[in-house]
Amino acid sequence: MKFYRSYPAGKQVAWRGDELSIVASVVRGVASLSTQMEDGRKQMVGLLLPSDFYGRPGRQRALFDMTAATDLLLCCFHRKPFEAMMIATPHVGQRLLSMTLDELDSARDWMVLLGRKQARERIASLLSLLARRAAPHPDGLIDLPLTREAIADYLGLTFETVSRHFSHLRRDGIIALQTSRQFRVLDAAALEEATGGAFAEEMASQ
Amino acid sequence: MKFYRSYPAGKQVAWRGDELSIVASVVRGVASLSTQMEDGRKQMVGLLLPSDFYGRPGRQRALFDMTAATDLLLCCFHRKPFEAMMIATPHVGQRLLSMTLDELDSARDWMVLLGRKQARERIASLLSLLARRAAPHPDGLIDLPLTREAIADYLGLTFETVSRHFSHLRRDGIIALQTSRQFRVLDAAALEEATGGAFAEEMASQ
DNA sequence: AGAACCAGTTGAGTCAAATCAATGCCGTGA
DNA sequence: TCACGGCATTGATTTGACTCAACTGGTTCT
Repeated sequence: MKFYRSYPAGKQVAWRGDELSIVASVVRGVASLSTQMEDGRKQMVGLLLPSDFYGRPGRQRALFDMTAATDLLLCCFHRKPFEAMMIATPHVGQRLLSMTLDELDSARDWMVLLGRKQARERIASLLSLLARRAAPHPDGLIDLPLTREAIADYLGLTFETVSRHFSHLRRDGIIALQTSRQFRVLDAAALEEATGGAFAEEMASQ
Repeated sequence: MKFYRSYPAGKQVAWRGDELSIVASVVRGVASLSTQMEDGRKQMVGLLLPSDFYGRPGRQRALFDMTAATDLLLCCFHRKPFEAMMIATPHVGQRLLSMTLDELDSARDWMVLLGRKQARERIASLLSLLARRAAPHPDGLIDLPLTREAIADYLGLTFETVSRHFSHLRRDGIIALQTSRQFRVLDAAALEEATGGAFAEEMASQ
């Protein structure tokens, strides 16, 4: 019933319009959900980190593309038996509802970022999010699981703007870049300040 | 168990951080979910039209402000008995999961609008959405349940930009404005064209 | 070693939307 | 009736992000 699938970085996992025959949860690595407009403009609408769930019980088709941002390991279930299990075990359905509500709140937080925040605030928000969610190395080094272009697609910017603001935050002494894909937070308070305000989501736990 | 509450246009229904003692569905009118940053920047994250549901079974606190955009009638339930009913009647929980998944897809569609669409495309997308969802008068007149400022907060723009693009769309012969709060679609194909691309959500039904 | 390629950085110029400002148009209440 | 406040429109100017372009450093392939 349960099985594993792995994908190399960059590999597309599912296409918009695909039949959704499986549901899955991320074991290792990072995946993105995104969509592309006819003229090529691209927007990422979700980032799936380890423990995040992917799937739409009760839905026929995927509405977004799913891509492995890094090497990716998924724990998969066939949709039909999973749905059967949801009906047999109400607790599973409740857990899924709770996770979906969390995702909805995250999506709404992201709407604030996309609708109202400046480029610098968007970058700082993403770094702050990763600093909280990603497993940091013991030395405080944090992996950036996305290219500049993928970050731009997530933040609704261009990759040049992303690159520029990384440089600004570095010059301001707020972060240090080990390589272009690893950073360290030098001044957590200043980073928080630079986000332009916490996510509403963070209130949920309080 | 079930009871009704009404609010005049402009009245705030719930505050961010409030205890969520009820869940509700919209009977008549329009409500908005929004959030405000410390410095006053505001972003609407959801529009609740008749039949839409508001609430977070299993959650203590509201994460967003809810405001009556027009005169509003809600059908309310106390949260605790509602949650009990959800457990007793699995079908209710499944229905709620399905609605939440739909909301999540809408939120993601909106992320594309906020992250990648031009002002004109955003306006056209909203008008197209309202034309589809709002009950039109027999003569094709459609109510705009929001002020220019509320529209701006929904679309991540300023009210001046919203006003300008309304004028442009009118001059282009795509819409007609009866009053500033009622419009008619003169050229549906051109309006669709001006949206810059359909919502992914629309694929769900196909 | 060299060519080709990809991701990233940085600079110069442009443009769409924000900001600042003036004005018009009701509906309401003194 | 007139003053006031809220909503909306339109114009002038500024600005933050985009576009276009050059260049760097690292990796892979030949």
